[in-house]
Amino acid sequence: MNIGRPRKLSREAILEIAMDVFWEKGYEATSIADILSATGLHKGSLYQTFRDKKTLFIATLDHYLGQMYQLKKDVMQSESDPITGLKKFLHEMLSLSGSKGGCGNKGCMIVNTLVETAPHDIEIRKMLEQQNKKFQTLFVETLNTAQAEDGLKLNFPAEIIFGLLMSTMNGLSNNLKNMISLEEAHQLLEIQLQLLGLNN
Amino acid sequence: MNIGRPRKLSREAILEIAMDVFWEKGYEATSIADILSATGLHKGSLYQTFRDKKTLFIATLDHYLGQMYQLKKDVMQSESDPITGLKKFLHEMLSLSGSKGGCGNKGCMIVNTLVETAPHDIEIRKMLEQQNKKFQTLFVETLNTAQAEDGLKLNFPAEIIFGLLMSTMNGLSNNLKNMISLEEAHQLLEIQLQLLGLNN
DNA sequence: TAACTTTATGACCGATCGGTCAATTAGTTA
DNA sequence: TAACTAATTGACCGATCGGTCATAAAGTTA
Repeated sequence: MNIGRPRKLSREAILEIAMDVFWEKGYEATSIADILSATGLHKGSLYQTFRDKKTLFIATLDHYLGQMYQLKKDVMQSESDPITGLKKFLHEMLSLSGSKGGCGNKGCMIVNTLVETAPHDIEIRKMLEQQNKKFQTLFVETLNTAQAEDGLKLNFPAEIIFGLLMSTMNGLSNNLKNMISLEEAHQLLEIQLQLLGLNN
Repeated sequence: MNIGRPRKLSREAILEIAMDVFWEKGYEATSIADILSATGLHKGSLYQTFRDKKTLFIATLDHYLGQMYQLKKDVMQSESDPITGLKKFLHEMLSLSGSKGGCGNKGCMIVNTLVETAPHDIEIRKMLEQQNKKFQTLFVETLNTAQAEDGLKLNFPAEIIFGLLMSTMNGLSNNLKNMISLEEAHQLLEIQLQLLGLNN
């Protein structure tokens, strides 16, 4: 097997590198040349694996979503209490948003894309809407069962709590890029969780 | 006076139109051609008034900041209670973020710029940092005097409340672009204000 | 009308954009 | 070794990018 000339970089390896570039610079500001110099590939090689720039971008976004899914799964499995798991996952996402780029932090790639690219591209918007709905479903169900079975007291419907928490996460991710430190972000998230009654 | 050929569009008129384009499409995705067709101007005319694309963008961002300042001033003057004024201003900003673009809403131009452009441009980052500090100062002072003089009770330091509120506003502005309706956004902001103890 | 001032106009520029493709290279298989 | 397959390489493409500039046009002033 493995017929033909072996590739310098696996599809996964290319995705990982390209993801970093798009994550930091955004879609429009990233040129194919940027990705070529980051990967060390040449034009033809890249275009053999990915049809065009947008296809590559979507693949990296999907790669990012996959990593988020894996992180969520890992964190939730490591915690016996689902709500503790959810909270830990949110903090982990913040930490990831705080990973350093060329200047400042990179923020959350989902949020970055939601702001820059999604408004002008139906396909990408659909991807993010779908992902958001899936997370909302998980979140709301987790809260509701905790309320029914573990005697959790909520001051608002789970949907409201989700909406407010995602807005906070969203905003923290943005501010993390330039305005605040990772420590401040964690602190603010903790307070918000407390305000929402999720700190038992 | 008024020597020479009269201009088709005043500097202000150009700014207003260009601002709308940048606001909706972002910096990178907006081409000079986009702005020419929106204004009806020709290349030479535009470049006679603004040195280059970035200069034009900064001018439109400044125009936007100016409008925000005016809005804040107007709202605060129309309310006798400063905190009521602040809250009303936040709702007004949300409404502005909900103004419709080609697809979805335009969000807040400051937030859009914070995500897309500021990380890679020191000058723009400085502008937004400065504006943020000014607003924080106003906000914190307003809260502190209300606490000292009007018997307002705060559960957290004013800086924390500001940080959390700005994160929420930031996130709502983003989600407003694609994910949630203006009504939901107002509702969530109201709840957040309530949680922070600012709804007396 | 003639001189003067400022803007409008659009042809033009080099650089870069995303994308294509024929030829070469590096492996595996027989 | 020879045939085969798949990836690398880099020249090349048209389109668009941001930006310039000489000329024409539209006003005011004298």
